[in-house]
Amino acid sequence: MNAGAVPNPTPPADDTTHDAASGTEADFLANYDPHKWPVIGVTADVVLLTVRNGNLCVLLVERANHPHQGQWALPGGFVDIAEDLDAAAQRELAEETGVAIEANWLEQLKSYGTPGRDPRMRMVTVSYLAFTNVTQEPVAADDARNARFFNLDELALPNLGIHGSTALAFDHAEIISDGVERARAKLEYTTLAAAFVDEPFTLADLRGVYESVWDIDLHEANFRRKVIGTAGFVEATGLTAKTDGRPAKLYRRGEAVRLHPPILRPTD
Amino acid sequence: MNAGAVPNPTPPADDTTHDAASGTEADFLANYDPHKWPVIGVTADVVLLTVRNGNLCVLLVERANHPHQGQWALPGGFVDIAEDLDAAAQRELAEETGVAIEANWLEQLKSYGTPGRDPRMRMVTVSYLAFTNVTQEPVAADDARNARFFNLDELALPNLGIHGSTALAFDHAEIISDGVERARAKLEYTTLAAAFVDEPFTLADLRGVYESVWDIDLHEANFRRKVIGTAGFVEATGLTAKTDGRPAKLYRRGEAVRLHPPILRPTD
DNA sequence: ATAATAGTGTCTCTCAGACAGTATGTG
DNA sequence: CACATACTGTCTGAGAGACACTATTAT
Repeated sequence: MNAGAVPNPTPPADDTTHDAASGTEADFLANYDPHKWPVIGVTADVVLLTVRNGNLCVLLVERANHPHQGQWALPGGFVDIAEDLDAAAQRELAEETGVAIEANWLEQLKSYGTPGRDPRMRMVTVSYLAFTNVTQEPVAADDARNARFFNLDELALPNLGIHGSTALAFDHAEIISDGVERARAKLEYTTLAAAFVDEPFTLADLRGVYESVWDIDLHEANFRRKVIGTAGFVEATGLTAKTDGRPAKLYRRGEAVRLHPPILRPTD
Repeated sequence: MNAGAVPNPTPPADDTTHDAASGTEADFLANYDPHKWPVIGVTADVVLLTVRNGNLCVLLVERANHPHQGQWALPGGFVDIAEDLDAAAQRELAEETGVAIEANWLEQLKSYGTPGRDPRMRMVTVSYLAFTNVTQEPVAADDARNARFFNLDELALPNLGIHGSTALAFDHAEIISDGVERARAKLEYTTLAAAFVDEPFTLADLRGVYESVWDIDLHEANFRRKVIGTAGFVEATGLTAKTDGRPAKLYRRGEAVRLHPPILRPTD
């Protein structure tokens, strides 16, 4: 295995080489050797969620290279030496899928670093979560031989009770599950749902986001009363949308970020 | 600087050395060289919160070594090569402060990796949050020359509007602030507050946790009604505590983890 | 008795859930 | 017209906030 080919000794337990306790800090830093520490790879992965045709979807890439060649995985890759974590996530997403997203639309999800989660070497990934209403089709490049959105029910996500046929590379099923749980929770107390729809949108569109992400039906009249009654959630545009029945008023996103009080998920 | 003393070249943009695209995965892994990637240090830091005498406190260590020698910092240190992130946090906490805590009492907070946040080298820290009712005094050892609990108002935490006199090493003020915000939010929808008090406890004790962490006064009678009415939050013991007035009933922690509905922080 | 803290009862207001009913489009 | 969807009005029950009142100890 790789650990045999490239020795990776455990370092001393504390940080006392190079006179870390005595002498000046400048001297200490001038002689500091980063290579005495274990070599741990740091990557950034992105869970990009969207709603398409009433289904919650996640953007995946088919791996062009070993390991897990040919399996579907989250877009992501190594963090550059002088690059911020958020920037790495944004860059890797763009490189592998062509999907451009503002760095501040990304929120950090969680880091995963269980030994053995990557067969190449000890690897820690900082995962990010993004929400979008992308309508563009992704374009695979780089380490990805293919890129597309998957409905969640196509995937094997045992933590969510979803048993689709597509298995995921590495521990990405766990990461996606955690991302979906985070998204479900955030709908309750933030205006996140509005990030999933194109402007302008109807209240039925917005309700569809909640129903897709939570996988339940909401009461239409109460949802309307709640959204309209929450200052800054949506703003009327004066436009109307053509539907099969009475035309619906169209809205744009408001300024509010948090919902007071929250829209709580119905309990069973 | 250290980057000059130890060259740390940017690796190729994609992972195609050693025939990552062709050949078998076993061949690829046998020849994989972890050292071709940027050397990024990975550490685990712990924000351990507790309530003492009605004050929210955090456990800090005084750094024995460079860099930031003599400044106060979060307990933490390098993750070992074959050690899980949670275990590293638990181990570093015990080594530097003598405070032993179950690994599953730790929850991951966030990772911080802005270039330059540590003067030694590019460093990513995975921070953890712990809540406890520790009464034992910490014992400094290892990289720490001192260890004690600080009331939050002793610290300089500009993100929280707290302007105490003790400045923190690295970006630890930001990490602590994020941890406190997380704790404040978790009191709303989990039974976390009960983790801060010794068993058995009175409802006044429990209310004191909320008031300390949120830094507000709660309405006593309504708090009582809410807690008693939430199945599984607390369980009666039948014991009573001596106070300056009528003796209070004593409770222990219940089985519930989440609060339905939440105890919302009063809005201003 | 008074002081002090624990605990109960109850009124009001807000709001979620439920559902009936009205409005406005299409075929 | 029927039909479909958008939207409004209103009843009800749960629960938060406020506050008065009772209970049990110490001194």
